[in-house]
Amino acid sequence: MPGEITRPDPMYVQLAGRLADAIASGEYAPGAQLPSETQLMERYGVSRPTVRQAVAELRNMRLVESHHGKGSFVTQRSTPGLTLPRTVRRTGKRYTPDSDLTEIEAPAIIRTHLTAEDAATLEREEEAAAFAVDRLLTDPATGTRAAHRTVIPFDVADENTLLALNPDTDPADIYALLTEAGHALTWSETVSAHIALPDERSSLQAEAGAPVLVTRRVTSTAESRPLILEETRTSAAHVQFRFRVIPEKAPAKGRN
Amino acid sequence: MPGEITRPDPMYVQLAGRLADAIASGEYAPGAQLPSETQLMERYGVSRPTVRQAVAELRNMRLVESHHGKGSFVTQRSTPGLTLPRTVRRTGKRYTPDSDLTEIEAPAIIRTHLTAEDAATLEREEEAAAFAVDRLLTDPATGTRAAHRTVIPFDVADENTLLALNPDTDPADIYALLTEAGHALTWSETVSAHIALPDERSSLQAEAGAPVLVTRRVTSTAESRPLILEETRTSAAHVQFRFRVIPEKAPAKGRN
DNA sequence: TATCATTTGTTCGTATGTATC
DNA sequence: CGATACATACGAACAAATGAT
Repeated sequence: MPGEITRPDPMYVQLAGRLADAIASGEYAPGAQLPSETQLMERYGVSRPTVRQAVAELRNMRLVESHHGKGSFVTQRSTPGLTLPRTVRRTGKRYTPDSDLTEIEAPAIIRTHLTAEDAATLEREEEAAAFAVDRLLTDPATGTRAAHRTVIPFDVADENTLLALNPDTDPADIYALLTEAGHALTWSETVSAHIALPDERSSLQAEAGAPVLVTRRVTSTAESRPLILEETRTSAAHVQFRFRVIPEKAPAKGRN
Repeated sequence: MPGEITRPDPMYVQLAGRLADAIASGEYAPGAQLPSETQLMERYGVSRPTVRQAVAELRNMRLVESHHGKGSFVTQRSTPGLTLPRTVRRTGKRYTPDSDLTEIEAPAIIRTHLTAEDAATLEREEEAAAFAVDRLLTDPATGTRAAHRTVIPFDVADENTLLALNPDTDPADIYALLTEAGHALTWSETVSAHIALPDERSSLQAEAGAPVLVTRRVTSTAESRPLILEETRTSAAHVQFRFRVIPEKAPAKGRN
């Protein structure tokens, strides 16, 4: 089969590709300065806007950083500085998350209605009433920020007077409350990522176009009834999540 | 304290912010068409390049999609269509991953040396020799792609003749080999995200500027000796990962 | 200290190509 | 075919940060 006929990439994409290759091959080592825009114009015979668009692509891929008045420099990609454990420890009847973040400001309690997505994961009616508790967290050592939201459907709060009175209870204490109420708890978590929105840029101190990592942890009863949802979002440039993978016995049918 | 003096945002950032707010507030509903570039020029009294730069910001945040000859439309954000379980099931002495992806092409076996990052997670010498096995996977139902790499240090392969002869053994079968060799296996996994690089754009069919999700699973012995590393990367636009969180007894000292 | 050359950032104008309807 | 819309590319000017003179 002859190769399909396709439109050639625009010049700024071609230039970005060449420079990306040069960076990947080590021709421009991490920390090295890229040729100036003027030099790139002359070397490749294109205009300044074209060069700038190409370099903008590299910036977006986080391959280079540009500094006003100085130049563009190859970034040294490294493992995220902070690893947030998503594991849970049991001591007696108490379950405590392993992550160790401190609150930056007092938790904000909001009475809301479930979004379509939250309703689906909590297996509730869409628009069902719920508490949402927002926390802004930080890692003292690195200054990294994380936004945490706890979603508590009203029907769950109704079953726990203490929870209804203090929805801003610490998650570890909520686990304790639910356990004391006779629930055997299980946890499931999904991880997704997206580009930072304007509000996340400010709260998470993320740069434009930077990826944001999101985990959604559902606490359920042993009978698979979802109770509460916790959502943690943080800048993927600085943080990664860690899980333990523990094999479960296979009924070979389960589709949880 | 009087407000700090800061430089005003450039016009294209201001315009992007206004449009983002309008989208967030529902003024432009999902699926709705944005005013054309000409209309935005007139309405806000800026030039075409400025309008284009603002809309490019919105595109980068995945708030709008632009279609040649038609216009720019507000995207309807939705949950990733595919949830990849990262859980493992045990049947007898056999451990099988729950994810169900099919190979697109034959696995590629490469003899390489560990990168700094891989060496750190595998607790080996940097540049230590290893097999790397690359697979291109797909979900038949959705056509979503994923790239999988298995990294097997030579010292591990040396202890398992079958593994040395067939590094491209399926991960589930590698687990079986290692178990038969007397190892009690444990798994740990980290999740990170970054913007798609040019090569990922093509292999994962990701768009420019789109986030890529990466999980790195380390299989270790019960004595915490890392044996192999599996890395799975996929476009975060289409996929999320799922884990079970299973509490472990707390020696209150562990720092694994 | 002040000035200047270099470099990136912002904004405009303009022309042409091409997909859609 | 023409009108509209976005995509690509060029040129030009000025602003602002930086570092050296």
